[in-house]
Amino acid sequence: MQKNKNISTPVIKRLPRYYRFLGDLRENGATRISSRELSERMGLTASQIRQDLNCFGGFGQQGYGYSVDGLYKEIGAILGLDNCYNTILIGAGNLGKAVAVHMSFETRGFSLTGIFDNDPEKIGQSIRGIAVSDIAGLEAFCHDNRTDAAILCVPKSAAPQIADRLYALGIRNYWNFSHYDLSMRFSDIVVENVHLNDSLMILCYKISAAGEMQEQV
Amino acid sequence: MQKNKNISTPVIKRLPRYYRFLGDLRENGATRISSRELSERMGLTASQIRQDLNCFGGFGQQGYGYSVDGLYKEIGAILGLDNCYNTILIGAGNLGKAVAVHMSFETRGFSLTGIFDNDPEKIGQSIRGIAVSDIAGLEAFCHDNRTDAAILCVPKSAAPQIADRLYALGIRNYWNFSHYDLSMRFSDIVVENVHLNDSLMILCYKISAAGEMQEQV
DNA sequence: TAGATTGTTAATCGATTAACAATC
DNA sequence: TAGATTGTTAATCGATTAACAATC
Repeated sequence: MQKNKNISTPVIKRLPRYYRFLGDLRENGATRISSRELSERMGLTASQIRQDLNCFGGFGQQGYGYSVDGLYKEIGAILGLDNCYNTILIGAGNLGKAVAVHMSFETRGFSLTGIFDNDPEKIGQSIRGIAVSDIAGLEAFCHDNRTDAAILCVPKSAAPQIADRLYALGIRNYWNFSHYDLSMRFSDIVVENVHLNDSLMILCYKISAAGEMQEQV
Repeated sequence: MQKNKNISTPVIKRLPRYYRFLGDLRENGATRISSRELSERMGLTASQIRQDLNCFGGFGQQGYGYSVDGLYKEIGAILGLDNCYNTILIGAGNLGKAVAVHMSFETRGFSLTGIFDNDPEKIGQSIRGIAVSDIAGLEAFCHDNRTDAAILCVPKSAAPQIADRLYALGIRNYWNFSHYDLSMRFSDIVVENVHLNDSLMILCYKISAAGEMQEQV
């Protein structure tokens, strides 16, 4: 189903949003939708939606539009949500705990298989039914359990050394919450960053900029 | 300092990363840096860095480069980090708690002034020295305390009604963690989204796509 | 069949990169 | 002064939008 053109990042970033809107439509019992109607709901152009979808295949039907359920499933398949990548979480602080408890890994192509920390207070605690392990046991765990990806919820200072250990274990896929640029350290890895500090600063910029606009009016 | 051209979003999104790298350089005692050297560290082109910075002003000096400290402060000012936007957090679940405890609001232009939830278990709890208030008291609180922004850490189902209440109170700036598109509901608001589900799905896509690439080799 | 809507090509717009004169 | 590096203009590249023939 996935053609092997290189899909551009703007397109990829829009896929989860399509998936969300189609999921909502589906829940509300909609069976068909045209690119024009979807574009109005999502605040995009119909043209862009059709262009995006046609990167992966012709899912629509002339004169009819798209099947909501069909398209929902197609996009799920494109995203690879039917996978089950074994994933460990490093860092069981507030953020790590929230991510572990909050996320629905199973419906997003992942399975949380281990949680690690170096704080004796946290080791042994149970989060989402998983006991927090001593980070010292990381290597042993990964040798015994296939591990496809790691979630980094450690402080910036700890990130480089932890990343080195994970990389040495052959882990190449990262969901990175630490304020550290993994991609600058390793070139052959897959990283998705969630930089909350950066996001908050962008909000600050937007608010400030919007304020200046108003002053001018 | 801020010229009033409309700055494009790609540029804005790079600003926090510049800020982070310059902060690191500063801590390591660097005093000057050229666009070329910074470009190598950050994995960008020198041209792009100079273009980006020149949206806001000529901060460099021919033949010399940029003052690390000077540029760091300029970018901080551009981002508006010297502001102190009063901000309330809605939703004191795992994610809300993590955000409240984890973020350094003060150095990012914000001040956390209130936390609200509707769960009796959570009301009264103290997070970051702030007592969680009953969401029923939201209106009273906002009338007594100037509130510039809100952080939404509520489930998708609760998002629309909470957003309506906040909007009615005149709040126009949102840091939105809920899986709901505020910008489709209100047109005159400032929103910065952190959609963790979307981010995880993008990681899933990237891993799957990288896997397919390898198969072809 | 006529109307609707897709898939796809062409046109436009915007962002990135390259080049170089200005100047520290 | 000579060398280095900026600020800025021009060229290229990529993404979005518009248009329309194909077709359900």
